[in-house]
Amino acid sequence: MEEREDLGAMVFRLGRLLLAMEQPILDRHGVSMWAYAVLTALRESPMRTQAALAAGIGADKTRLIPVLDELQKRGLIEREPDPSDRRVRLLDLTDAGRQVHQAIQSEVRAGEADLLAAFPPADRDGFLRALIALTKR
Amino acid sequence: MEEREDLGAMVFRLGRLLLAMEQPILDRHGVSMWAYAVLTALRESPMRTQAALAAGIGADKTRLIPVLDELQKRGLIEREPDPSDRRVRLLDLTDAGRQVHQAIQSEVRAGEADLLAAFPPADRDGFLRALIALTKR
DNA sequence: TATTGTTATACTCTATAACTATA
DNA sequence: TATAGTTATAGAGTATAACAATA
Repeated sequence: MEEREDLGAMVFRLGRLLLAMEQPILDRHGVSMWAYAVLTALRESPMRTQAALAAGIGADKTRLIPVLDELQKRGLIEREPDPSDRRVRLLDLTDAGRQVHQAIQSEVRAGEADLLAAFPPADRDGFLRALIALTKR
Repeated sequence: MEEREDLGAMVFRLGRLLLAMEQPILDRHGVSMWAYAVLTALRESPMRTQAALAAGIGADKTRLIPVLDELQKRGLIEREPDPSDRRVRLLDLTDAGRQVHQAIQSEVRAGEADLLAAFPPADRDGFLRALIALTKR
């Protein structure tokens, strides 16, 4: 345990590994990683502004716009001006969007399960508990 | 445990957290993240080619060159043509390089310890064991 | 001809600043 | 004047391709 790499180096490599696992799934569904992040955030709950959505997923609001354009064009999200303040855009998933998110996520979870399958349950649980706690907003 | 985020999302956020923790340390020593990765790799063992070093740390060989230029200029690495094959550059740390790496790493490890301090030892060990296993090359 | 390192170039991603429309 | 969203622009980071030196 004392000869381990820095946490940062390991987390960075694990990120790349996970991305390589997820990319083919996303490609199959024609959805970028940011688009998937948007679908995931909106599945939790609708959003009242694009800025809040951007902040929630750690993206710049300007780079979300082409993503939202595409998702809207494909009918995966609703995005309409709030009648009570027409500057803001109310965002929500459509049924089709919910369906696409569900399809992607179940494949992603299966891939994750494969990666974690080899570990003793205690290590796996500790890993997930620590990861969840470290990334609590 | 069932309502958790995707692994990728959590690992991505943890990566940003760790980067934010490390950046001030690196800045204080005037070393970029890639430069620190180079120092770390060379501390394990000297390298016979720049291409091997690049592959080892998951970087493109072309983007390593300015990093190596800078490290050499600062006297932190040795980089000389192999007399037996003058195409290749033999790479190694200088004493000064070893010293800088050691200083940075000890600060980074202290920061990591802070982040992990709150967890029960069992979770912390499981976390590290799983992380090490997942990133074994 | 193949390989190592280097340089030049182009491409992607991201952030900054300027603009519009509403309030 | 202030805010949400959009567009235009520039900057950083990265990869691709061409080049020089050596084998």
